[in-house]
Amino acid sequence: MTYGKNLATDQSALPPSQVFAALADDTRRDIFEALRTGPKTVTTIAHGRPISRPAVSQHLKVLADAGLVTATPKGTSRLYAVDPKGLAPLRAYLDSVWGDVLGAFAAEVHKQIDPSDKEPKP
Amino acid sequence: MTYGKNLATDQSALPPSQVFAALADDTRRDIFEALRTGPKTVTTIAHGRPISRPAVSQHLKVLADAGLVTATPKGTSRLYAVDPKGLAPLRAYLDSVWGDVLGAFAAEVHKQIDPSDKEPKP
DNA sequence: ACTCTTCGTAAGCATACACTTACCGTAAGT
DNA sequence: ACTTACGGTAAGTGTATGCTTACGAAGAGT
Repeated sequence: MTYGKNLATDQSALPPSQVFAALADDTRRDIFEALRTGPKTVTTIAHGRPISRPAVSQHLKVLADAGLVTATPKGTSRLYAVDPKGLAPLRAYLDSVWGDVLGAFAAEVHKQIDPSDKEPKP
Repeated sequence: MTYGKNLATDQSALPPSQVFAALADDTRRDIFEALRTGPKTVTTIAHGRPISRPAVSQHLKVLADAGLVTATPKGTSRLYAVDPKGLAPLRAYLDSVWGDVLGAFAAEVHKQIDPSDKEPKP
């Protein structure tokens, strides 16, 4: 059972600076992970957490700006949920780096075995 | 058709806070990506970049502390290279989140079709 | 209309962070 | 030994950021 791939809208190429910055903060990633199991409201998230409700709102705004989270108004409440489409570019980016790194690593190993190879311009 | 078997986090363990923080900064991610094609020295990286050499050193230290980069002394120089092992936990983490999110998304869709389902405690 | 709940935003503040210049250790060449 | 090149670290500074309290806007129930 493979997830992703076509479900993920891989219009990647995005430089995910905002995504990384959004997930860099511990509290914010904690909030983000709290949404993994399903949508939640702001007050629900703030409940049981050592920060105030406005702080949660601000964190959710950052996550939303990064495309990691969506908000759907539900009466006077707003349901926040993780947006799979926001996670996809990050996965694509990591896969891209992964490929290059493995290639570079293999090239380095090969160079140690066969030093006749030249440096690709240092 | 049950989606989320172990919907509650498969103890993939690693909290990659340092990794995200390391890749959050634009300059630092630029440096990190410069190492994708192969190992480079500090001065090489600093060359052609708008920041000073010590700044590059500090960025490389952050990347190294995050486990994303390794340094191998080469004479009076030090060759920095991307560490594939540092990237792996990040991929694992994203895959874990990905699974939960898709499960939650599917559960949400299912709940809209069959509202007899209960909320998992908001 | 009034009230309550929910949430976003403004203002302010303390800390963290990215960058600079200056300095010191270390390996190689002469 | 002396010099040169490379690079890590200390000290200092301006800006970003995560948090708080206070206030305002908007839907739902009485």
